[in-house]
Amino acid sequence: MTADELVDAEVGTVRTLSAPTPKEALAHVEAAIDRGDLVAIFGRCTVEYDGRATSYLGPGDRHVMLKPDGAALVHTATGREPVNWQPPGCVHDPRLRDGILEIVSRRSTPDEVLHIRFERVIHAVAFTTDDAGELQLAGTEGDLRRRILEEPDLLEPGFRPLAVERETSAGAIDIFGKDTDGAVVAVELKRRRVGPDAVGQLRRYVDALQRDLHANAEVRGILVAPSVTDRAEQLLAAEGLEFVALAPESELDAVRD
Amino acid sequence: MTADELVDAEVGTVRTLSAPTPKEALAHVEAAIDRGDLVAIFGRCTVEYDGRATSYLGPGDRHVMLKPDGAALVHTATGREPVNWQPPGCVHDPRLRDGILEIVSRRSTPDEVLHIRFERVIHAVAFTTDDAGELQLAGTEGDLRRRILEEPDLLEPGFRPLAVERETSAGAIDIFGKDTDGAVVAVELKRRRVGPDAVGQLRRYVDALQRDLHANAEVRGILVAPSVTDRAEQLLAAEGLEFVALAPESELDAVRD
DNA sequence: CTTTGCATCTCGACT
DNA sequence: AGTCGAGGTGCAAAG
Repeated sequence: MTADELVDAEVGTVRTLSAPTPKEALAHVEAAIDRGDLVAIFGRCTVEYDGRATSYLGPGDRHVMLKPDGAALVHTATGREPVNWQPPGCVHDPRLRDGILEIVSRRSTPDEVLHIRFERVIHAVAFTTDDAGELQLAGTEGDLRRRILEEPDLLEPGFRPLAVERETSAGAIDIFGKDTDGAVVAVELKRRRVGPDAVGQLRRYVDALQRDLHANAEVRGILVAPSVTDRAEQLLAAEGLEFVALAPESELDAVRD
Repeated sequence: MTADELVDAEVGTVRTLSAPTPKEALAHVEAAIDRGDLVAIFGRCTVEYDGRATSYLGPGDRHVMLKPDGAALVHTATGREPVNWQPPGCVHDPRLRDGILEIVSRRSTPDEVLHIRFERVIHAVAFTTDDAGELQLAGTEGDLRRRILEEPDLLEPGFRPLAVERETSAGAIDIFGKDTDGAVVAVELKRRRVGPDAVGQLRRYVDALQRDLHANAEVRGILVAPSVTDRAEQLLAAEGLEFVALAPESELDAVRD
């Protein structure tokens, strides 16, 4: 085993522990959780989950992450997704059970519990983080909406947006407006290529508008996205709905592609 | 700095490196990637992403994971989700740039690139994993389907399932069958409480069946889930669709709740 | 709390 | 490679 090793600096601090006994690993993890550290454990474990569903994962080498906000992640060597996890808000309870380290992570609403049992802990890291960085993200549906509101003619000449997130009995319409003829228009925005689900969504809103306004007048539904699948296009046609090709990105970005 | 430390055992192997120079960190990460290890880097970094969207993340202490399948994860101390990531299939390219360690993770279709620039590497771990465990999961939509196929009366007395995943022009129906009157029934299954989206989905299938069969005869649509939201219930009523309360879990499990 | 819909969703299955 | 829908989806905003 290697003695607990502290690497300190002006910002982040790391405490590591290699090939510990279960007891040493427990002490390390307990101290890290108390400190509010991000914990990483490398070792061989089994995982049991019970909550919204139920799962069991047999023995294997995995990377377990315990976050100070209560999130728990069990990662194998493949995939973007953890093989098992617990969302933020859980309480991590490390303990010795049958002589091995066990992490029990629990939450309520819904009742869910995760059991991680380590046959062997190979390495453990406690990371005291200092992170003020905020993610700046561009290319979202919000950006697409902004684009249309700034230049409504992009949708169609003479379009007048009247409301965003306008409520109907079936949910909120992304952009609600009127065309040059004064006809009501429901606009559904998607940041990327759309399939049948988006058509169904738009249809729900258009139908709801018809009902809510008990309008004899026409209600138009326009789906705005960079592109559309064949099936979605046929559904649009069958429903009498329209499509406008437009992406969240600026025209400059679009040209660059 | 601490010399590269090897912890070997019958199964997993870990190589660690503490407070390295950028050059040492680069060598460590390069060797780990070549070996096919799972790599974990603890340090202070900025992250730039460009692809389906665009993002920038300012300096902060983070946990970066590079997987041998090409996945990359950047985790802060909070949340189940990585603040930045790259899906499996990418090529990780660690390098020295302006005297610091930079990881460039790239893929095509779609073109996406992630730049992780380390102001400081505090600790790095290379993990050679041995993992034969397969996740066994219960409580899925498939389990709910199985339940109904084994005991169709759970849906309604006399229901006869005729096909699963039956194709229509709007997509596949989970269970296609007929009731005691011989009327066509489209069943949409959800493993959890359903909202308006599921109603829209079922409606698309029912409409498609009407068109595809050019049936004058009635086509019934039944949504099966543990429960429904108010809005979804109203939409069901407005569309003339039906709901049956049923969960994937066994009745024993249901009682336990 | 729950509801609703977005997401760089991811993932698997199928064409 | 593209399409489609499930997911223990997670997540934020709003009621």
